[in-house]
Amino acid sequence: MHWADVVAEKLLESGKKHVISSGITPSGPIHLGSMREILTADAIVRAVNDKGGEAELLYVADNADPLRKVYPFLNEEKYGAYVGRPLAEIPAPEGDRSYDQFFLKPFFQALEEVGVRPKVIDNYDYYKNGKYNECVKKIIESRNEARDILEKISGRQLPKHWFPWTFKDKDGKLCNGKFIRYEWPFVYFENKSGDEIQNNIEKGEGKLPWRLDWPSKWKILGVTFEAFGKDHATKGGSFDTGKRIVKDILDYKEPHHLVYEWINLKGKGAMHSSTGLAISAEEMLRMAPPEVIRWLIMQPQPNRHVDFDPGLGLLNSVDKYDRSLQTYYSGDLEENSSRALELSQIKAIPEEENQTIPYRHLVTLSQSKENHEEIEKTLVRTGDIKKLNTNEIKNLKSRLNCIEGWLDNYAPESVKFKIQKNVPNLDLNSDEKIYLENLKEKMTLIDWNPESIHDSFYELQETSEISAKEYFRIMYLVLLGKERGPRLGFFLATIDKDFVINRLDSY
RNA sequence: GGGCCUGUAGCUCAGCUAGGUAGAGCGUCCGGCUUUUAACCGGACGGCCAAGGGUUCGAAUCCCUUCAGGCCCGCCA
Repeated sequence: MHWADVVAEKLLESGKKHVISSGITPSGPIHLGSMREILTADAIVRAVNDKGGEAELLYVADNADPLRKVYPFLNEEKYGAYVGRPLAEIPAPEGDRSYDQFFLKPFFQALEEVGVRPKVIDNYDYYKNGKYNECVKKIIESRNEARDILEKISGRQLPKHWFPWTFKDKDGKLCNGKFIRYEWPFVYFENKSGDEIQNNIEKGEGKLPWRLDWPSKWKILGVTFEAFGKDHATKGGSFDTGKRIVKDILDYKEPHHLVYEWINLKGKGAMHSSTGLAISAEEMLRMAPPEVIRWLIMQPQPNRHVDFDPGLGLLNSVDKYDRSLQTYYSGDLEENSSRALELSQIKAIPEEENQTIPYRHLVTLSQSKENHEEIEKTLVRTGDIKKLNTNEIKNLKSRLNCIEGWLDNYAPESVKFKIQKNVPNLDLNSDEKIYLENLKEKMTLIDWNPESIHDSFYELQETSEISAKEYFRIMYLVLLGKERGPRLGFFLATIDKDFVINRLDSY
């Protein structure tokens, strides 16, 4: 059984309605690794609903969290002063929005494209509007017990003047001050310079520290399931303390959970937006079809790490996805893979199989043709496809967009080429000029389709004692200005015959 | 120091939740095909399932121990 269904069945044993939560601190570009969390959650929402349950997906934007430091992608001068301020109160690197929205907006846009529409929880607003009141009160009332749980389970010592609230200093920065006294909704603390500061808890001046904030969210939002990264899952970590806090102090049942592994960039290690070693969700969508992105997450077990290779590996992933889809329609795909494919669809899986155009062909065509229509026409002419229906056209276009993005940013040089509009300047010897002459004659005579073109090269080889390889090489040089290129029969058939003959004739 | 995950064919991995004769893709080799951005078709080779022990009629699968690798936590989230 697919992992999402295993979880869904377990959830349904304890009730029909479920709140599946996911979230992130929007401190930088939100990357593919973070996307694993919400896609994992989304898969479980779908699985619960498929089995007759009612699951809702939440996405908590932890924008009350402070900016921890000036990240490498930020301007030191501008952001130095904002370190410590809540993300929701800081200006964005560009434009009028706030910092958190600057990173969240494109991420939500990306989520929509991969078919995920969570209910978004603005954590900053939650604090401002007093949604945490009840939980904060309870925790403050039982602060000795809370302290005990945190110290015992996490094994770390809390300061003598600990109070379960991250204070907000008069300069707007979150800080750990010395607790003085408390009288709901006010708490008083002494800051570093020795001033006494008042925070109004009801108005979100300050926030709960993470280890208390998380379990409070479970209760406030009614969370029954959450998938989280292994950083939270360690013994004595925030989940361990959270489940005790929520049970003993907040009187709520700990949510079911699942721990997922990181996504690594092939050969480079785990993604971190803070170091810049990451591919953001938006970037990802500009180079890979959304269903393939989902599939990269749905196919493996959540506890396996994923090595993502944005180079040639991406082409392989798309090919693999396409191939499994074809196997799916022929009914030969095993259960888990079939389910993974269903969960990878943006909408429902189409009942009728669409024509798949080999992705590598499209990589070639997108570099040799001007626009989508020409590409489609060419594919029909070469017999690779029949006329496309509306759905297929849409599909073709979105895939071509991905390919263009990929070629611009991630494709290795070996797959890139450009048809030379002007005749490349080549230093040819007399033998080579003869090859060209022979080639031209041959090309003039044949039908312009992949097989005849291909065949003609081997006929030339037989009659002229020159290797076919040499003919290939010279053809690529003349057309592309480089020694290698796409499979020649197919490639030539996609471009204009007269153009090719003229080119050969100009040497 | 503590914890989690992983270890199955040369490589990448599935199979483990629910025990019932070891699987796929790629690579290699052979055959076919007028051989190419890492083409296609057919076939073969290939594994003490990391090691040891236990439970069982029966273990890759469950339990214990060990070894190896990766990562997380012990600041913050």
